[in-house]
Amino acid sequence: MSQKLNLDKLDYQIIQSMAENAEISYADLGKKLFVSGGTIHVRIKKLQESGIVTGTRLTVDIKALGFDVITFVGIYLQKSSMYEDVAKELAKIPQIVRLNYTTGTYSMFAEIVCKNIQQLKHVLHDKLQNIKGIERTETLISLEESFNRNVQVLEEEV
Amino acid sequence: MSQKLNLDKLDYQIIQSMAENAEISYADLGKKLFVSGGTIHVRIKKLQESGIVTGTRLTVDIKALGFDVITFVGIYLQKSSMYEDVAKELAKIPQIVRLNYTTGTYSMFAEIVCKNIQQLKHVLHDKLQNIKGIERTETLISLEESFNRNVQVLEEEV
DNA sequence: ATTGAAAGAGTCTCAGT
DNA sequence: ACTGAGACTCTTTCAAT
Repeated sequence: MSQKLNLDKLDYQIIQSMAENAEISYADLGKKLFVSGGTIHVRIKKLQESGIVTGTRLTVDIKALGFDVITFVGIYLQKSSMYEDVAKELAKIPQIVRLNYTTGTYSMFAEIVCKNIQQLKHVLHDKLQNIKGIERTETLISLEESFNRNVQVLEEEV
Repeated sequence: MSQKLNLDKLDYQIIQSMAENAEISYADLGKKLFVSGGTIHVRIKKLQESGIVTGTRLTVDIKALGFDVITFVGIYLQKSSMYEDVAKELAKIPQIVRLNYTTGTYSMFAEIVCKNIQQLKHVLHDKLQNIKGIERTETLISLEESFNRNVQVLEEEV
């Protein structure tokens, strides 16, 4: 895994480009970055072997699939030490797509994706509220997603 | 774009599989799902043309790139009507990777990715607090990400 | 480390079913 | 609509620099 690599500008450019759109061929990306396709290949292989690049995914428009309700839920725990157990229970609920253990207002913070408000209500009332250790929750429903993008990895030119 | 398609089980299986890992070949995915590689190809093309599949991305381990601080920030606005203007300003800050307009406790909700606490402090104090329309913010720092996964798209068998 | 070319593997198209 | 095979493109390897 992590081999303590020093990445150069080209590595960062490749990551930035392919993290946004991996459909470009090595030859074309090479043209864009003024190196050969072979070099792109070597760099990507290095990035994969070092664990920086972890895979490739199709991106999906979940609204087009009928998932219209994106929600953020702050969770108050009775005791923070119950975190592991609660996380294990929450992992069983497929509508919860992301869970973080946090400092600040809430103990835990979840993102929930549902088809409609009825389904959300079901997840919040019938599932979340029945988990031992959860004191209460606060729900934020997303009315609009302004943007959702990658970190800008290319700033430093090492 | 959205052509009002009726997707069948195979479509959902393809989405579920490739949204998690797109490195499998059409031939191999076909084997797994008991159809030919050609059929996988036709289905994926249909999903792309209909706008359900929006692209392909390399996934990156941002911690391995030195981004150690993942933060969620709830934003209180002076007036909700200032949403558009504030969003435009927030979009200029590269460390903000996601922004949603929400109902509930906060007016807006952002995810911020930084290299370290100093950088986070800079974003929160020098950037966020100077934006007209933002009343105050509440910060949740992620200590641990329990999971981060896709919606389970394959339930209904149409 | 990068290159360019050859070998291997995958995608894409299409005629047949 | 699915299949299998041929055409085409991309990835991968490697000898040379």
